[in-house]
Amino acid sequence: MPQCGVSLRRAYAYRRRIRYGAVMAPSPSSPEQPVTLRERKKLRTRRALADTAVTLFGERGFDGTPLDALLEQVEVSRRTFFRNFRSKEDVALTAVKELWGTYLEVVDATEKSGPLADVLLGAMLGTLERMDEDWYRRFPPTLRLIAGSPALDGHALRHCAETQTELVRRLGVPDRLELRLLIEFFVAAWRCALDEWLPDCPPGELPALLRRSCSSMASSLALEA
Amino acid sequence: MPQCGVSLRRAYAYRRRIRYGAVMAPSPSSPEQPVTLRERKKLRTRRALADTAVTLFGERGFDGTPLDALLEQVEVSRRTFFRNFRSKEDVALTAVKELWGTYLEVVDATEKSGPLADVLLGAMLGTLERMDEDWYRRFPPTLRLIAGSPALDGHALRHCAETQTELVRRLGVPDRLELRLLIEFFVAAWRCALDEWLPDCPPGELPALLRRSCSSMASSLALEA
DNA sequence: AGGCTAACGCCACACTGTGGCATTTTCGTC
DNA sequence: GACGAAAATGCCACAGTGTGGCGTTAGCCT
Repeated sequence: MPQCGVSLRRAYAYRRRIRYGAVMAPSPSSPEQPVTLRERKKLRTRRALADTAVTLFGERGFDGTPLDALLEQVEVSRRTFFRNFRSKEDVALTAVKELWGTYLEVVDATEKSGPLADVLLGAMLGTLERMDEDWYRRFPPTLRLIAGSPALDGHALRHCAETQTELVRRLGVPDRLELRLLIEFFVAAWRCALDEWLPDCPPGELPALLRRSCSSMASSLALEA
Repeated sequence: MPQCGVSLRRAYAYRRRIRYGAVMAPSPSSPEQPVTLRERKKLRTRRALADTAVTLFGERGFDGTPLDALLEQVEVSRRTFFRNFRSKEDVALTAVKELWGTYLEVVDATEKSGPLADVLLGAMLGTLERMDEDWYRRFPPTLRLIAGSPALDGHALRHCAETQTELVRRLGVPDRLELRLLIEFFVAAWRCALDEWLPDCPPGELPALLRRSCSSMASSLALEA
């Protein structure tokens, strides 16, 4: 609950991250099952950290919970934690990163034809269908964490921006400007849908909200004062 | 046992957290000239810090420059610095914050009539005219700093999001969803224009780039794969 | 069984940001 | 011009995050 201004503290190491875009662990959505005991163990602690983080931060607040509290509960050393996650924000945003990772995969596997706006929307709807029950349990608390901590919000926005850049790269189209504008617009619609979904997060209603948000895009341009 | 002191400190910080988005010093664009010597002195060190920060971070990189280097060069103690700025990122983003602060003022002073998209664009063009020469000298290096540091980018995105929220509040309109979509779209167009301006930042060409970006908004929605 | 190697834990350190308190500087007033 | 009040500053100590070094453990492979 104490949502202090401590949030600005975590900026330090985040600043120094040169290899920012590097992936530190195998993408959770890639279906490669860990075969060896070592890999299974590592994945288990990874999940335990991400899972405990959401609940623990949800109880005591992101800024008000020292990282040591999480480490103590999961019984992992600090060194091990930072081999699995890049920062305190990183572990808290696991669900968000999984979403966008899956979205990129779905976009790649989508047949690109017709209006690009429909392609982007369809891919997100497909992504929402692919996420499992466990993810839907972790995602709403994560959104509340983001809403309550400016530091987390900044990280989430930054990750979103990276995903957008990657989208532009993969959808490569002659007119870069219009493509980028379209993607920015779609992501904005996604965020608007999330905001309306956020208070109660009624399960199953997110696709409808997203559709409504996207269908308002055109008319918003003609909005009069 | 040390928990006692910690909780006290957190409680205090919690009170101060409320003015997270608040400006810590008199807005530089508000024409209130400081009359007393005390105010003039404070403003002078503020400007010195922001100015030196841009050049120093530009030379050695934002992540690679310890805050102490800046403090030593300006000959200010750490305590004084943090009374003027909330964080290392804050001082680096001074030019950006000045821009959006002025933008909000211009929007308030604008006659709202006709398409809101035109109002938003016109206000930004007016803002660009109002910024002085000193600002145009500091803004491009700031953009390069942002492009080179994910941490700065995250903070800039977050600040931008706050400004958008404030815009929605001030332009209060029955249909919040469409208004927010429009604002998100306009800011996206602004960012696109900045990206095209960024490499060389030819002076005076930014308004034209912004116009072009905005005029592409409608056609981007109809983009085909 | 035993070597190999990835993962781990522990320790020390750099850096950012905050509170407490004494000191200096400026303001308003006599 | 002097003086008390208020504000700004400097100095000190500390919490918290993230990193590198290095010895130790535990799973893997033959």
